[in-house]
Amino acid sequence: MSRTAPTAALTESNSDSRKTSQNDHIYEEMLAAILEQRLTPGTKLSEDTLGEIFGVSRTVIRTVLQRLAHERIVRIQPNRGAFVSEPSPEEAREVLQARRLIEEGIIRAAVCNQSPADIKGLKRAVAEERLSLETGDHEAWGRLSGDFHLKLAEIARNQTLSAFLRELVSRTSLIIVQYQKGALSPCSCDEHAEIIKAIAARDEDRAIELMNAHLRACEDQLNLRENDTKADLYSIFSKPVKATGKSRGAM
Amino acid sequence: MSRTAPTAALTESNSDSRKTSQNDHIYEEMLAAILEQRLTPGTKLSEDTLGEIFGVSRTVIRTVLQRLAHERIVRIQPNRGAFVSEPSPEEAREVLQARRLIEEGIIRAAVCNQSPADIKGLKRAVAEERLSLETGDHEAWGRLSGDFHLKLAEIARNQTLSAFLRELVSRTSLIIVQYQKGALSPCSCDEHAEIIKAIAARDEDRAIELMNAHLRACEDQLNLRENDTKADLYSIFSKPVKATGKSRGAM
DNA sequence: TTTATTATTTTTGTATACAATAATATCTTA
DNA sequence: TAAGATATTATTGTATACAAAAATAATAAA
Repeated sequence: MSRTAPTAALTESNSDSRKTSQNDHIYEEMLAAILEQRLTPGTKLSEDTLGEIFGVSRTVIRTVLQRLAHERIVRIQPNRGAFVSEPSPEEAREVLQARRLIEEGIIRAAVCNQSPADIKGLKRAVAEERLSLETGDHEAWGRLSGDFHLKLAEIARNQTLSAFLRELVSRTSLIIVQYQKGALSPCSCDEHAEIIKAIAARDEDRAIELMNAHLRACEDQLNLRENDTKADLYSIFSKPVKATGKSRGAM
Repeated sequence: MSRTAPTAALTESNSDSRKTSQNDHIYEEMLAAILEQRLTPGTKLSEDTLGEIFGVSRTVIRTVLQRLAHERIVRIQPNRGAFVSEPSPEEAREVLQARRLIEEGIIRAAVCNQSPADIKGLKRAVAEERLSLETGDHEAWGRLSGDFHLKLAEIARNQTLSAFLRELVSRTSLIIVQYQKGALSPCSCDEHAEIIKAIAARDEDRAIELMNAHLRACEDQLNLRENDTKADLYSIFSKPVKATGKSRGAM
């Protein structure tokens, strides 16, 4: 297949055919698929198949997979291929701990740098979020819920921190897919709204506290016991352990 | 060139020829070259040339360059190629701000998680650092100075944060190459030693304060005025600006 | 039937070929 | 000579070919 005549992608309209952003386009497409849970943890990402789907050779698919792997959304096993990441409970705790730290820093900066337009933007984001929840657009909600945090990061005017948070938010999505206990609690919008209020009021301490509570609430909704399949089988069929045995691991 | 008969690399002994880590090996080699200032900011990284040097095809060089690009050590310009990054003053401030935030979090965790062995390890790291300074091994010092921070991160037992800091430390090296004003101040060892003491004493607040001072001192040794060549030419040949004019940019 | 071994197929890793773009050199014209 | 236009060369982007490894299927032995 020549560079000038790309076959049409099977899944995608591909409105603007700038070839510079061909990588980017496939990357966005795959990331969206993962974040919207159309691709679930553990799914094999065959290079050939993806190449056919997007109408490109394995070369460019490989580039995209490596990028996703660097962001820990995808795990590449040597000579075995790429798979949608299955974050361990340990990793889940790490990601949420990192988010608490980084989002605290972001709030500090955002409280200083905020403009009225910024606050308006945040409120708009929460309104969208609330709408998606009312209309029952579940996939959109997952995305928009993260977008609020990314918008907040933009206000902090530190692209380096924004990039880190972007990765963490994506990984959080995967974590939620894997470990969410019950249904999603829709109170998230209200918590976001409260955080905006505190920032607008320049109440740094309160904003930080609200954010921390928000993220801890998220973690509390997860079932992060060490339930590796293997370990489970062993524990199930071996002599019973003490009721208090299962260590929750130090955070 | 077949997979079974890799031509010997021109620069490298390549003692263990596990092919799994061929990428990794080239990556490490290039990273070291950049951090030890054998490759300076702006240097063009030609795929062909690197391929010849390491005795591999452009395919694997490309993979390595993309990895370095993701870590912001290398910048890839579409259709132009890869170059060693030239971080802007803005980016330099961002990186150091991010480091202050993340290393504060790391210290908090390290103060909790520390074992006597950890403290011993840190002290050993500083001793090595001091030795390299005394023997005048400048390149080693640059590396070891960063290693202290990475060892500290390990004690925090959060690989996600460690990975972020690893990237930031690498980028800091590039920043120092570009913007260091005078000679390097060798007091860094002493500052590291003080930080260890505070951590061992479980004095979280003092450890954090020392780390912040340490990182701010680093930033203060940089000349981060907006001296883009272009902007400079304009300002040099246009009517003189007020003496106080040059904004230092808000942190 | 089950297990172990071998053969086949599939899939990844790497090199290479070719196309497209950028960089450089050559030629033309004022 | 200088400036612009054109041709040439070099370099990156992508597809493809082939080798190595892994996964799967088929066969043989217990």
